[in-house]
Amino acid sequence: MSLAKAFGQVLKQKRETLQLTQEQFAFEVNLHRTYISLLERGLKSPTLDVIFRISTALKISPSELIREVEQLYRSQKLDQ
Amino acid sequence: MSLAKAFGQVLKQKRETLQLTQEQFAFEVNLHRTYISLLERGLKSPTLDVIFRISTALKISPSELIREVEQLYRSQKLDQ
DNA sequence: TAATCGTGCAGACTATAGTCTGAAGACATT
DNA sequence: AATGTCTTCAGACTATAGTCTGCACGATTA
Repeated sequence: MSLAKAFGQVLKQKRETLQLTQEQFAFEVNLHRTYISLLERGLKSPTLDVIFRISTALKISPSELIREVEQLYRSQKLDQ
Repeated sequence: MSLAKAFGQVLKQKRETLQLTQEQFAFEVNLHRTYISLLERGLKSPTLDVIFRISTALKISPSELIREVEQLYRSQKLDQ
């Protein structure tokens, strides 16, 4: 599992918990609808400011978001 | 102060603590020397995987690195 | 004086982040 | 079967991340 995929999984899970569609979420973070889809599928790697904007919309701190990505990435690296 | 500048400040401070030149550090993270310079001056915004590689070389976790950026960014936003 | 070291900086370049449109699939509901 | 909602996907595009060369500059140090 790549870093981008781990990020995408965390993003998708948290967005769904907030009951937002990709389109609603994209609007909140001021990013394009299809780009959120690309992120969630691990096809793109976000930049620093995108990470910060996304964490705001997810109502967690950027470091907390990264922390979850980090954990998932490490755990998934083990089993493959 | 932009997010990139906050990131740059943290990076520079931590690199210097480790007594590494930009060139040595660039070699470790497999990035170009001049790009490290751009990052430290806040002229570029790193992507997710670059953040992870840099944090490894700084011997801290990615979330800890982001946490420090986050704190500096917030504190600097107040005074201007 | 000059020679080395670390960094800044400019410019041209390649790779990839992020936008935008539109179509099509999956799935509910009517 | 048709309509609406959410998502994936393709392609073409613009903006910016990241490379590379080479030179300028200040601070050592010989």
